[in-house]
Amino acid sequence: MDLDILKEKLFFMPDATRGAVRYLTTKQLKETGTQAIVTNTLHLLIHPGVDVIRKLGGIKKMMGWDGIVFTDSGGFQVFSLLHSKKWKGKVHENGATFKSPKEGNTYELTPETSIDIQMAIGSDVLVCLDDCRDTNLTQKEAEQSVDRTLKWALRCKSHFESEYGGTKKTGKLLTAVVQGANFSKLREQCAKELVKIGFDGYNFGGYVVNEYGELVVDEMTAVIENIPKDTIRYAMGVGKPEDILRAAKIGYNLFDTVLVTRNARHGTLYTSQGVIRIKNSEMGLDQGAVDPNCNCECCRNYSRAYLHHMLKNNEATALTLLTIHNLTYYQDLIKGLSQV
RNA sequence: GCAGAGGUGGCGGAGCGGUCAAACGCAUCGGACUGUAAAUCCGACUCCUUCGGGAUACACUGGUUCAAAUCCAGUCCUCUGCA
Repeated sequence: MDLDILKEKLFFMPDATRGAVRYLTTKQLKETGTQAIVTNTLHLLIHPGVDVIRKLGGIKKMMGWDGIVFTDSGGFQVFSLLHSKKWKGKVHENGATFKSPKEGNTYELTPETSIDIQMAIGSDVLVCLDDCRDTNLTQKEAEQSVDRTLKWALRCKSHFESEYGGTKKTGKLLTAVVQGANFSKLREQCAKELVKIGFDGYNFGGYVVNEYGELVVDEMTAVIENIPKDTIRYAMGVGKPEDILRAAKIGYNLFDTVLVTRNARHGTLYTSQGVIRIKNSEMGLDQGAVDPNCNCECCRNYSRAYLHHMLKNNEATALTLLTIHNLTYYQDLIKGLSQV
């Protein structure tokens, strides 16, 4: 597989956190035009676990997926689960130690184990473990986060090379996450330091929207100006269609967000005529397609009224069809951008 | 016909003298969601309001009380037993 296209073209990657894009079969996923997906190191570590994944031949074999697989390092999950106090655990110099609330098992995620897990999953593009934190950090906290992220990135790269032979031997790519919260200067410094270490891609991490829901364009610009053009430029968690357009305009080429699939499940749909909410009463008798300009399985065959009825009555088929639509919309959006 | 139980907001169902415009669930109507613990979460849900409040409300009619969805009497319904 030629992974170098990830450095050139635009891609939208749906999140298949636990090795499945919710409610889609791999065939349906493919039919949306999806070429790459993002799976999650931390979630797969807990279920089904590294040993099982290894025995089953990796996530691609499990899914029957022949496209590209990214593995997110687990840095964001450590943040969102530990820092929101939903899980017990701690982030320390060596990584994160935490307990899953269901089984109570203790796990340790270090730069090295994160790489090991991502290798076991059978990822094509690995992400270095990063110290992800909240947006509203003090300068000092942001500096600590950058400092730790840089140290961990270096450890990830060393481990990837010494243990597995790096890109040369594995054919896999390694990317690093740029932190620095909402301090553009820190973002810039972090990007520069990571470039010195040298990666196949640089991912804009942390929170990508501010408290008003606006894309943090200044910080994103500070980063993109300091990383090479011929690398992966991944805007993690971006975003709404308009945010993807904005991020693409300033130079990012890879995107992922849960909004596509989650909003589909919650009834918020993206269309060429703007956002619609399929559960709203006005959809009850609307016999038109979700998006008349869309050619997905959902829009070709079913009316808004029918989908409205199914979603309101908890018919899971609606979740599948609406996910197909939203994801197709995003892939078409990316296709349109690529042709500009 | 006799004996028991009961009638509460769109529905189910709490409350059994004051803090009740009435818990909770469902339905309904909005909204949110940005490296997914999310088929989730939040809000509204009698009418009017200058958002401080105000006016009607717990089958119906009357009564007791400073005060009634809550107590009493009658009326009308419903359900369960027995004839």
